[in-house]
Amino acid sequence: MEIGKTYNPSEAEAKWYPFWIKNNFFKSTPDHRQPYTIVMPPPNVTGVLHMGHMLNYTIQDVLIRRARMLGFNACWVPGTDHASIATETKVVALLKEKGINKTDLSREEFLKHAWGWKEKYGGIILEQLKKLGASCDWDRTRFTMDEDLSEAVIDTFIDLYNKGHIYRGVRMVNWDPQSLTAVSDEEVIYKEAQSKLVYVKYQIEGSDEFMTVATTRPETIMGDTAICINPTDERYSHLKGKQVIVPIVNRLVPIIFDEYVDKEFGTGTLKVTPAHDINDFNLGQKHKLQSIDVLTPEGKISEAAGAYIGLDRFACRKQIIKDLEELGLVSKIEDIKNKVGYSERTNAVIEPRLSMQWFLKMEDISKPALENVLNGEIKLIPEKFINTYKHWMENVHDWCISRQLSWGQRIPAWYDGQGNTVAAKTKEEAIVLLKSKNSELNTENVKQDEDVLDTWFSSWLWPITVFDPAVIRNGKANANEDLNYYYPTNDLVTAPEILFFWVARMAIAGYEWMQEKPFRNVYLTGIVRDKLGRKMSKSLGNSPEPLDLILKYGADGVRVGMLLCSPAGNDLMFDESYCEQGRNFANKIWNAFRLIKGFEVDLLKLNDNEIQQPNSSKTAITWFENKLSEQLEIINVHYNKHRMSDALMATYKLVWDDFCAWYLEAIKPDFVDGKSLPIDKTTFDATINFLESLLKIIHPWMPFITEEIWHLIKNREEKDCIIIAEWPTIKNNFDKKQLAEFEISKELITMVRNVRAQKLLSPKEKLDLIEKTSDNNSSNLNSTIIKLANLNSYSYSKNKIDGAYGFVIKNSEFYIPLTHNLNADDELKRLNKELDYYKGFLKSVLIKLSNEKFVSNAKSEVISAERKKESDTLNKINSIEEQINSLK
RNA sequence: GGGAGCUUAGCUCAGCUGGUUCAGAGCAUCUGCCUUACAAGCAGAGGGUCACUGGUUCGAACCCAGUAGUUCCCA
Repeated sequence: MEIGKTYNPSEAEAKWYPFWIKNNFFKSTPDHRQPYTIVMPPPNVTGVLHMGHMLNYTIQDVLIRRARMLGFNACWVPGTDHASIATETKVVALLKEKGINKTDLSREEFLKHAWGWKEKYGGIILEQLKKLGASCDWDRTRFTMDEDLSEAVIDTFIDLYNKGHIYRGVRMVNWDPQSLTAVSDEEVIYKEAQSKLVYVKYQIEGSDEFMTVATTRPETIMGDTAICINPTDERYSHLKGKQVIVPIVNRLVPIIFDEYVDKEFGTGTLKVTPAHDINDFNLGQKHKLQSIDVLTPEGKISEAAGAYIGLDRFACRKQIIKDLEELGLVSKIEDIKNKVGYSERTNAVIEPRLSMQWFLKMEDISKPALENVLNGEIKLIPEKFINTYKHWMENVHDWCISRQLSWGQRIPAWYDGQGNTVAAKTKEEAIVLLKSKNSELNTENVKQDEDVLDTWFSSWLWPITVFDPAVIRNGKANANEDLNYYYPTNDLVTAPEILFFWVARMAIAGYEWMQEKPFRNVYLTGIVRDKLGRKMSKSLGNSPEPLDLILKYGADGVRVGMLLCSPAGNDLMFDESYCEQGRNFANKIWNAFRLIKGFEVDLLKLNDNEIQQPNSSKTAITWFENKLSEQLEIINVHYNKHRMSDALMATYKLVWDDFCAWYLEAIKPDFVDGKSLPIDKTTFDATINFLESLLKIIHPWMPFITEEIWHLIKNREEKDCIIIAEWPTIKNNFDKKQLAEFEISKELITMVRNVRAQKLLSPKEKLDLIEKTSDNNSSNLNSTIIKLANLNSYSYSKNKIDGAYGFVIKNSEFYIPLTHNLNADDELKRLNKELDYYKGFLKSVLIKLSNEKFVSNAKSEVISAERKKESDTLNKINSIEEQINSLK
């Protein structure tokens, strides 16, 4: 069989993914095994795969694949969320293109369009995930607006309402004038903006005196209902009890005094517009001020303003400055930098606005979610996020859960038109409930709330309802088999950006309805940035197209590339060269396989005892057995501590350095007369075993190439696939002493190669190596050294060898006789340099040892280590001095 | 304005309880190799005032304080 010189990823990817699906390897149903569960953070249904997803889902796939190999019943649940604002914005835009206005449609008609959009375009991202190799149980795919999941959302609202956790009230909300909905605090992005601070003069009533107020929002002047001054500000103390005239509208408003005002900012006076600023709103509440809403939901000036009616808020700002200037009421205009809030979804400038909204009281309900993170029941990885989490949870605000949209679960609150409200699933149930509150109920007046619930109010149930949507109403005691088996889930992998949006709220929901955490570990990944440290985004155009990367480097290469540079919780500076490294690694594995596959195993000769297993191979096999156990132990520890990139790097080095560079070179048959000699069967079988073990260890990172090679090694049964192969086990009590001895041999071999490089000798030229020793302590490592250092002989001598290249490793002296290229002056120089180094080192050791406080305070192991350093270094210095003398 | 984190080789990062031969990887760099699995490779080498200043300690990259730069979160 001809095997290509380079690995072809796309072929393997096209072959194995459908094969895995066909064999149901991703499927999970409850059984006797222990479960290992991950619920996928549901991507936005409008989303397309970006680098952040790639990172996230690769990590999840690595975890789930390894768990599967460890014998767990691994279940990875995929799905999408309905992303109310994002989706609605998309659908509205699409309708607009067709000349349809959302306002002309009934709720039902609009939803029909939205569902149509979802069926057609939604969930592209899940298809893209398959290209990455994601081994989710696709049969379990969920959508937050699936009928049963939606019903669960309604159940939770009713439950919380009846428990008294939900209330409705007028509050200052972040209003998005573009999507015409309130958004939560977390969905507002504050950006630095260049603004104008306008100094406006307000006349004091009954005098010619003016006071100057600085504002960045002159368009809200019509909504002013007071001017506020710090009571300690002496400049204005004479104004107590006075009123001022609001320009443009000529309304009289009082001057009030409150510590809140910053004396240093602007002129130390503040115009109070309770309807349009959260702080002013609080002031207004405190001082019982009137509140005049001068803006419409669309961000235009309202009738209530009494001027500029219908003008856009930004146009009005320009116009009013001009008008005030003409009236001579502007004393100056300053350029300042301030923070302006933008909607995360529409990028419109957020307008603080008073409106009637539904809120969830967070204080009580969030307590267990805080406690159980602090006490370690839920682990955040890395731990530094516990601080952030704690801070947020201790200062948690009530959650505004209503959204003025159609796409989402409609709030199950019903009104009787006479001030009574109930929460119920259907109108019929609502009527029954309302009747008990209002005996004269006119059923015609019973109306349901028009708003829908925040999307996070769906996804906070995700780890529960993907398994059992009915549990909220049935109660935990009646949970179905799936939920009992899979809940709580094991690992949640997500971005720190949604630690509060989502992670904290899932924890809250978990304790509220399951009295149990929703996940054991939360692994927080970083943000994918470009080389310059900028967040990757479509708008900046600095993000590579993930699927193009997969085409270019292979899914395995990209997976490795992503994880090579991804420490937990830290942002990663992504660069395509990491994918290149991943691709190169795939190729390395491929070629190791090619070499092994190309070995000729001559069974006949083995039976005739003509091919003995060389000593060097025997030694190498023992060594690699030990090495594999040693490294596997390390890799397992890395996994258990969620150190993904360390686990990957350890795997990388085990394969590339230990297996390819040392083991394979050690067992590779000699090449004679342009032909490779056959390999003995014992060595060959051991090598195949090693290869299989390594492939298993590589598999979670690189599922495709490992499955491909697994099947190229030999013909296998249909179900004999690496994806469900058993994770290798560690050999008990592997020989650490042999590993250490081999390390010394490696050092020796490197030294010989180094001599070759220094003296410009061909690697083909065989050398002789003589160890100075009094006893002939030949070990079975010698044959390996002879082979890998390309020696004629490895011999022993009681005396030093004159005129040979000499060096010291540990406490042994070695000589390589060189017929030419040996210059005594050069050698002296080299040896003297080494001598200086060791003398300096000895000095530092001696200083330590002569320090009485060190000797009396340090632990005995530390002192004996220093003593050993001393004697070892003395020996070394002796050897080097001897060599120097022999050269003189 | 308040809070949290980060700063170790050119780049990206390890460094876990303060203590093994004067701080480790990977990539990149340099030198020599078209050696027969792999030039997407092989062999070898160089590269560091652990941000700065002070303190604690016999001993500090690690603990403490301050300074600077930087990132994030909250207002």
